[in-house]
Amino acid sequence: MSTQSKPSAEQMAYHGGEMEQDSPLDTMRHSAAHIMAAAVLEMFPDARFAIGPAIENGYYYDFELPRSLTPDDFPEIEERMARLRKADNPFERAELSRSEALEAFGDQPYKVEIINDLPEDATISVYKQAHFTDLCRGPHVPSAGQVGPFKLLSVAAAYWRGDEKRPQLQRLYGTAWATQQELDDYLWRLEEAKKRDHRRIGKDLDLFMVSEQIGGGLVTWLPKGATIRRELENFIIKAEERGGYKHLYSPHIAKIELYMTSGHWQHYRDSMYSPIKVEEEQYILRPMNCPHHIMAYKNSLHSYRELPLRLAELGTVYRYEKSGELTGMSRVRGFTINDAHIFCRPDQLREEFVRVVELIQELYQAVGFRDYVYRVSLRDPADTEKYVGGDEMWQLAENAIREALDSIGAEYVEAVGEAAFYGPKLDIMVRDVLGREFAASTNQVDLYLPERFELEYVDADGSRQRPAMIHRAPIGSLERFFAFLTEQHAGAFPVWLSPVQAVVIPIADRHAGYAEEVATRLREADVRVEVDARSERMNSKIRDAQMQKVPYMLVVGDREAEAGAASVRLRSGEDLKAQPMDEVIRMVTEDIREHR
RNA sequence: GCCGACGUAGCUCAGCGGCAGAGCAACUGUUUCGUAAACAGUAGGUCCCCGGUUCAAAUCCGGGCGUCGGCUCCA
Repeated sequence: MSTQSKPSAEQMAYHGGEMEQDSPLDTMRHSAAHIMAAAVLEMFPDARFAIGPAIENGYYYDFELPRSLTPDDFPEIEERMARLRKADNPFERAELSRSEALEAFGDQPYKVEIINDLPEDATISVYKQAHFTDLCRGPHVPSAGQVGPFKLLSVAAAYWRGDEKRPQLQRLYGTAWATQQELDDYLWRLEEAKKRDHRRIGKDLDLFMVSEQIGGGLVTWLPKGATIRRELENFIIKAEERGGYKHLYSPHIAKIELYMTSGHWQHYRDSMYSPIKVEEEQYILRPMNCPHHIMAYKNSLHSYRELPLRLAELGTVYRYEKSGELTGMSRVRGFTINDAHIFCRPDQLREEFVRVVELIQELYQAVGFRDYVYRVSLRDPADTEKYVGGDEMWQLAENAIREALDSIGAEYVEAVGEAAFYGPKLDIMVRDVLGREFAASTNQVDLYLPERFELEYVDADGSRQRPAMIHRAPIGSLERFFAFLTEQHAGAFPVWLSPVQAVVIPIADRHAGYAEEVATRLREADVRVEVDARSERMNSKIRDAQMQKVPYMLVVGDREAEAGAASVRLRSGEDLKAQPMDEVIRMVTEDIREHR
C-alpha cells in the first residue's frame, strides 16, 4: 500500500502536474524500501510499518520502533539489506479479500487503517519479500537482486499521515540508483549543492548574519548583502512605477481591531505574535500589509476613473514560525515583502492579473532567475472551516487567475487546498540547493477583504460599487528571494548586483598611486570599486578576489601605469589583457546598465 | 513545537577522562612580485550554558539554549 499515498502538491509540481506512471527507477526504489523494511524487521521483530514510497532521488519507509534509530544503525541495516539483495528472493504478489487482509495485518494498526480507508471495490494486494510481507499496490522488481546500489541517508521523525496530533514515526531515508556510478554522482551532487547553500555563501561573502543574541529568524543584512538588497529594491520600485504602481510607507504595528476587521486575528492567529499593550490599547506586529494598504485606499473617496489603483510597499512583516522551522534567510520571523494591493473593478481583474504575471517575468529575467514553476493554489471545497466567503466568490476569483495564465500561455499546476483563507493564489515555486520547495512569490485575487472593509468606488452613474483586490508579491520576501538568488548564482551575482564590482590590484606597492587613480575614475562612473593595496603578491590578491566572486579584477603595474590602462581579468578566469581606461569603464558600466 | 545529530579560536575542523590543538583569517616584520595561496614571527579560548559523577571533565551523566536534517506549517 506504500505507493498509494496521495501525492503532495510538491510532488505534483515536480512531475509537471500529472501523476506519472511509476518509472522503472521508481519501482526499483520502492522495492529498495521494502528490502529496507525487511532488514528493519529482522532487527526489530515488533516493528510496526506505515508507508514506504519512492520519492525523488530515493525512497523512505516510516516505522514505529521500540527505540530511536541513529545513523550508527545504518551500517547494520545496510549490511542486512545487502544480504537480502544477494539472497535474491522474488517479490511475490498475492491478492487478498478485505477480511483476509484485515486478518493478516491484525497486529499492524497503520496497515489496518489503510485497508479500512480503501474504496469498497479496491483490489487489495500484498507483496512478499523473503520473510517480509507488506500491504502494497506494487509494482516491484521481480526479485531482490534487481535492486540497484543503495545508501541510507538520514533518519527523521514524521507524523503518521502528516498530522501532528497523531503518533510520531521514524522515517528512514535512502537513495538507490541503477548503477554505482549514478549513486556516486548523486552523492557528489549533494556535496556540491552544500557549497552553494546561501547560508554557507552568506558567511563566506559577509552578506548577512543571524545572531543568537538578537534572536533566531531575525536577519541582519551586512553591508555587502545590504548593497545587493538596495539595488534590488531600487530596481523593483522603478519597474513598479513604470507599471503604474504608487509606493507608500506604513507602520509595522497596528491596533488589533484592524486585524479583527480583516479576519487575520480569527484565521491567521497561529502565525501572529502576542499583542503589545500600549496605554490600554492592544497593538500587534503586523503579519501582513493588506489592512494597511486598505486603510490607505479608504483615506479618500475613489472614482472608477482612478481604478486600477495600485498601492505598493516594501512592507516589513513579522510572523511567528516554530523554532524548528527557521532556516537562514529562506524561513525567518521578520521579513520584507515586495508587496502591493491592486484595487480594481471586477471586470479588470483578469487584465490586471496578466500584468502581474508579466511583471514577475520581467523581474525574474533581470536577475537571472530561471528555475521556477507556476502553481495555482485553490480552495479545498471539502474543508469549509478553513476558508471564508461563498462558492460564487471563489469561483470568480479562481477563474480570473486561470484565465489570466491561459491568455498568456503560461503553464501551471493546480494545488487543491493551498489557497489563502480569503482567496486563491498564484504561487511561484522554486527549489533550494537541497531540492526543498518554497513559494518565492504569491499573488492572490481577493473579493473578501473589500467586503469586510466595505470598500467602495463611485461608478460612472454615480452609484457606489465594491472594488475587487489583487494581493501580489512578485519576488515574495526579499529575504527568501535573496536566498534563492544567492544559490542560483552560487554567490557570483550579476555585475549590477555585485557588492564589489571591481577590485584594482596593484602589482607592487609603487603602483598604489596609479591604482587609486583607476579606482577614482571608476567611482566617478558609479562603479563599486575597491583597491587591494596590501603588500601581498598579485597572485594572492587575485585568489582572494576570485573567492569573493568579484566580477572584474583590474591588474595594474608599470605597463598599465605607462599606458593609462588596466589589465582586465574576469572571474571566469578569462584574461582580456591590457585595456585603455575608457574601454574598461565602458565595459563595466555597460554590464551594470544592461543588468548583466 | 516534535524526532535525531551536532555546538572547541573570526572561519573550517582535530582532540573524546590527565598541560587546549592545526590550517586559514587577524596582527608584526621581511619580500615588491605579471593573472587562483611568498616567508618568518606574534596574538587569539567561559571547549554553548547550568548542574552532577570523579583525585581529575572539552571528554562521562542530567537539564537548558542554539544550529543542522526531517515532520507539521509557510513568503
